Amino acid sequence: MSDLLGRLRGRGWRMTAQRRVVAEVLDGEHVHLTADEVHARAVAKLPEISRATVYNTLGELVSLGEVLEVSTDKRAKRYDPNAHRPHHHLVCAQCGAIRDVHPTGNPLADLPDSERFGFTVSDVEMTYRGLCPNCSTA
Amino acid sequence: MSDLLGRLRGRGWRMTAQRRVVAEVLDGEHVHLTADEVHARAVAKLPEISRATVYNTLGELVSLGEVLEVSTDKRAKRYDPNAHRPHHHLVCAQCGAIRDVHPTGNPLADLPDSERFGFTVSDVEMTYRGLCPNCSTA
DNA sequence: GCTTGACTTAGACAAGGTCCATTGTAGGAT
DNA sequence: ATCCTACAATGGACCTTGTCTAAGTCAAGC
Ligand SMILES: [Mn+2]
Ligand SMILES: [Mn+2]
Ligand SMILES: [Zn+2]
Ligand SMILES: [Zn+2]
Repeated sequence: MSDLLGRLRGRGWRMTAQRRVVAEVLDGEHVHLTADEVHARAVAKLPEISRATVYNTLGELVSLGEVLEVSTDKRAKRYDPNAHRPHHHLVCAQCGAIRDVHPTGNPLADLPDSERFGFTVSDVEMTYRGLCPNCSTA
Repeated sequence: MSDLLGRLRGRGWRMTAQRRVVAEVLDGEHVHLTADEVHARAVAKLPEISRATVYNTLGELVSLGEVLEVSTDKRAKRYDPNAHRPHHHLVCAQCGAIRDVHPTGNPLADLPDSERFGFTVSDVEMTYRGLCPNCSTA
């Protein structure tokens, strides 16, 4: 994701220390942090960054399509930098661990016309649930 | 759902005006109300019912397996009385309308071992998104 | 009709998230 | 290099959703 900053600059995004830090925190695979987790990690790198700025920056990254909002639990939204490859999620029902997954098949084709109620269906979001290796041995 | 009350009484549930009203509000097909929507409709039938009682009653109905919690958006949880037939949801991205749907196929089988990361996968939840007839003509 | 433990209530509290007036600054203009 | 200003950051008030508690109420069994 190191060209994320370049891409953003190219779109006229004003570069600030705060935005750089938020983008850094979101770098990586299988990253699904809550806003407050992002804030905590950002504070470690830039102590004076505010909660409002983290929320603002996350919202902008989502609008720009660089980060996805994910709601695997009913608590806080999670922010996912893996926006370029469509994927679904596998969640541990006990500890909340989240992995990106890529099922085979075309779930859109599995929704018959009679089950579409006249909707124009454009997308489907799947959340697999189970126990992670750690939690299932316990 | 008229035998819901009977079933609950059979399980030793003390019957009160408040619980009866909440159960009545939740009767029907494609019903997915938030707690505060349930409260508003309950107040119309029983003006003195409190918010806390609605939350308590919904929580009990969920524990008893008579109502499901659904999180199709990132806002409030929704309560779904269609707990006896497994199903998924189709949501209008614009107005939020929700329909129950029954896709064909077995999505669990579509998750290869290599995409399970050692998890014991037991369940999958699908949310289809699109535009309802009303919103797509606009 | 009593009694009593379960139920209900109002309101305080908490977490997640938004909004706003003020202050600060990135980056183009000179 | 300095100035300007539109855009960004800040802290704190505020909102929404949901939980908790102490005190009052009542369904249901005797
Ligand atoms: Mn992801
Ligand atoms: Mn449903
Ligand atoms: Zn786990
Ligand atoms: Zn609609």
